[in-house]
Amino acid sequence: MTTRTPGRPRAFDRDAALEKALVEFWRHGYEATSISTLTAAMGIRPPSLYAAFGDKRALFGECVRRYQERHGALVTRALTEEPTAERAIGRMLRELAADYTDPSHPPGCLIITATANHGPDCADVAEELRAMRLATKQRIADRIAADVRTGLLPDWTDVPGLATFFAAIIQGMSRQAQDGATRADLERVAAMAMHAWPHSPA
Amino acid sequence: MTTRTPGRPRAFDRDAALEKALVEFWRHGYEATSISTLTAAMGIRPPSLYAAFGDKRALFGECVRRYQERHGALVTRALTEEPTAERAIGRMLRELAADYTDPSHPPGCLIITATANHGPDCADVAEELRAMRLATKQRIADRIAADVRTGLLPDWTDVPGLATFFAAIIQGMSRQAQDGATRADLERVAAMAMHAWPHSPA
DNA sequence: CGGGATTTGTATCGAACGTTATAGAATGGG
DNA sequence: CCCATTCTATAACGTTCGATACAAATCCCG
Repeated sequence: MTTRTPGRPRAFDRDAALEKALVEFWRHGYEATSISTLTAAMGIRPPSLYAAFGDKRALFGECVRRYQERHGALVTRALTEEPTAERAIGRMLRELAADYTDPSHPPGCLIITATANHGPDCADVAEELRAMRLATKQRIADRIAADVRTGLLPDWTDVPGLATFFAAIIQGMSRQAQDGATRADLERVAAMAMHAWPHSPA
Repeated sequence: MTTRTPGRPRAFDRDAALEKALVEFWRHGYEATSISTLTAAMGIRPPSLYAAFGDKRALFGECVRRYQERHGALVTRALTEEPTAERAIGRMLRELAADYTDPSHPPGCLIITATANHGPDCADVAEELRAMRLATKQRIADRIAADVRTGLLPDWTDVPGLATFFAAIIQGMSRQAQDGATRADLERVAAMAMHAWPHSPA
């Protein structure tokens, strides 16, 4: 698999270049990031980009996958590792507050932001990210529903309503981070959001 | 002022064309809306657009002002007409839930969305909208602070924290509307958000 | 019914977009 | 050491971007 094929070897680090591209898409979104912006950030010329990644769309796809592995995974961990939905979502929000304001990368969430504006040519990219957002909301709903099923939450719990609420909180936190909110700001948002939890321990 | 000047009269309704432009910017954002998209929607040719509105940037400015008058005003009304900050913000969120999902225009909020993605050339437009968002957050803070001053809210109330929380709620509701949430969905988000209110009537 | 003023449609401007043809440079295999 | 193979750099492709030059058309005023 890692056997060397004949021919001139690649002169740049593919993984490092991908990370640079991710940062550009993260900061400026899909459509507003041009090939020349990408090549400048990645330190390569267009033919190298197209040879290594296919085209802009495919490169963005790899960036999204990388983002999901590196940053989206915290959602999965929080939702699966905590004993209750309340603790899971509380942890998720606290960790997102830290990640959205981590100065080592752009603020906010790539999945939420990158196709917020798009022309008619990028409808498919926008739809892909939208499907990912809906999937995350569904995973939140599933985690809450699990607690309803085990009796931890009352069976009159508004499961889809809570899922929509926390999805909105997450997206609002992302936007606030991009508008300059600090980690402490977002942690307070997260704490206040948890007051909406049904039968919260007063 | 409305005296007719000599010369060929304009063959299109400037106000109607402006409304069409607003809808385009609202749906696709500032940078993703091209001049050809605008002229097609407005039913005019580029020279007419430039003669009547200046350039794309100035046209967008007029659309933003129109949006503020037509849709942003509900925030001002809610924050000034209600006797308490809690009722003011509750009403604001309910009315935004209706406006963000009103089928007679694009979903969500223009000010929040239109420059979510932007290249380096549109930094000034993005900054203008960001300043408007920060101003709205500050108006929310001011309304809450007024209730603290009159003793309606305890003086340990986290005024900027609450303002950031509700700003995030509004932005999350806008995003949810664009992802397909219904008015009833957003009204539930609004109701849940009000549970974060300090000393909420249980 | 002429003449200055303004709008209109057509056609186009230079610049930037995503993408690629082409030719030279650098590798491993024979 | 030569060749097939792969990558790199330059330069350019056709298209679309925001914005206009131009001339025909339409108005008010005299």
